[in-house]
Amino acid sequence: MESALKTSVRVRFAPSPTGYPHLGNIRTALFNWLFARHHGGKFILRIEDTDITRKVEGAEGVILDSLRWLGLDWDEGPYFQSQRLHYYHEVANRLLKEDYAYLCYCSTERLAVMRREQMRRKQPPKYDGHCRYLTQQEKLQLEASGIIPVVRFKMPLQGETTFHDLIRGQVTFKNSTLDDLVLLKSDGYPTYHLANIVDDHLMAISHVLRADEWLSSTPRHIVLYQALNWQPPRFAHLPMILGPDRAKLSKRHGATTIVDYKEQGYLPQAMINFLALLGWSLDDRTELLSREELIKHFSLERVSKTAAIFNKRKLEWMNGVYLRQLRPEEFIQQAIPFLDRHLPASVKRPLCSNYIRQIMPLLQERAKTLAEIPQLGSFFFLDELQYDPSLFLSSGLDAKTATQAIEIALRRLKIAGVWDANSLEGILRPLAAELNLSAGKFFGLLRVATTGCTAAPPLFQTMAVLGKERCLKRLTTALQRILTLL
RNA sequence: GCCCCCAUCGUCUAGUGGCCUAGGACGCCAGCCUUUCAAGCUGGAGAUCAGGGGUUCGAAUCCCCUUGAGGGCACCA
Repeated sequence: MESALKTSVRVRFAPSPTGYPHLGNIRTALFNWLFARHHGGKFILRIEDTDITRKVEGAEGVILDSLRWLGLDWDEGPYFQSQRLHYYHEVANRLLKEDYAYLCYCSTERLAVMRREQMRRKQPPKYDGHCRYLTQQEKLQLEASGIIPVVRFKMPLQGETTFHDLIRGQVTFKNSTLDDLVLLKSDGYPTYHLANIVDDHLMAISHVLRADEWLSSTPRHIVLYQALNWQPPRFAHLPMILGPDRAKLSKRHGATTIVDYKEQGYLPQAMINFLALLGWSLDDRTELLSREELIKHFSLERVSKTAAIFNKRKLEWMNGVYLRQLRPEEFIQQAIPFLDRHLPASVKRPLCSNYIRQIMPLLQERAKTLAEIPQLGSFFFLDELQYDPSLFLSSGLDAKTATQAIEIALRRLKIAGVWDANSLEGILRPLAAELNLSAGKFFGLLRVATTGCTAAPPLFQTMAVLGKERCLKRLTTALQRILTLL
């Protein structure tokens, strides 16, 4: 079984360029990719651009970029359905000839009225088969009228269609609930249903792994395969990913496209790991898995059936884990573009790479995303710090004591020789005792003075990186500001 | 309205008849570490396994009903 799969697995990711890919789309791509890689099969990329009215400019480029960013490499394609119209026409003609399909001349207006009427009567909206039963004479008349018809499939009126879903098990639909779906639109493009099965067949797709929303169109596809006497692929319907309000993901939920996550500073490996765990699990404890481990262990049997609500907090945590795991040099390389883009314009570019190299280790274990690094470390770069002088008193010191403490610190630091973390600690820690201040309070004071923040990386290291000149200048400014509190 | 699917802590999940007085992770709370923050470590709160019926010596696990949620029902994918 396993070896048979190994030679024959061919799966595809088939997005339509009607928008940018969101988490759900990418999760589908990921599962297909993992399945292919696990079985040593092929992962094929196919762009389903058969709706020219909904096509979004640039969407396909974004789709490809997203896959590349995540490292989901494909073995064939991208194929474009818009360039394969002749295949669909050929199949539609064959179905027409073999009486599995018919031409339908109904106007969109008539269909809309029909549907509205059905809804009003609380009946399921369904094509009424008007053109299925045209007389020979009516056909000739309509043909002569110049109306461009669509091709509709003759859905069996009785019986039922059953298929085995690899995740859901046996699923059965009554054929009477299926309607005569359109195969070929009047603009000459196929509908999803036609193009999809034609390509899956022609491309020898072995397994269709797609989102749950397609489950109810699967019987239609099965019936089409039967009409064409083609062997259908195996199906596996993946659970959906929902927003926090349990609804389908949309713009309301904030970042939904994968590009947004890239821009917010999530790492592809974190994204992959997180997405893999949305609907799949290895066991009862493993959370962190590398790409290789995912490939090794991925299996459809461990895909869950329940829709998942995507939990951004957990993604943030996981991204932090991956950020901390980066080698320092790599962290720096990843951080630089974000610093460049998000540090205030007043900070001179190009940024000094030597300075950055010293700063980044202090930020690496504090950042959850790359995008928050500029924010976290902006005080390293700014000439003039903006902060509320009352921060000096936040630890409960009075203005007079604070003033004295900074004055003395300034005096001692001016005459400091070596300016590294150890030496600074050697000067400042005894000074706290000398001033009869707790280390926490005294260092807190200096922290505000040198960084403008009450929370920052360790004081001595921070001051060492800032350098003597900058620190003395900031302490002097701090002294001036604290005087306003007296 | 009709059809399909699903149902374990707030969220992601483990669990496939006895190992479950239900395990892990995120988040939350507390403690430790500590110059703040973060990280790390330790501990805690948090699920009468949606509800109700069965089946069985025994059910989160099997069956039925109810409820709830999601998806589909286009010349969109």
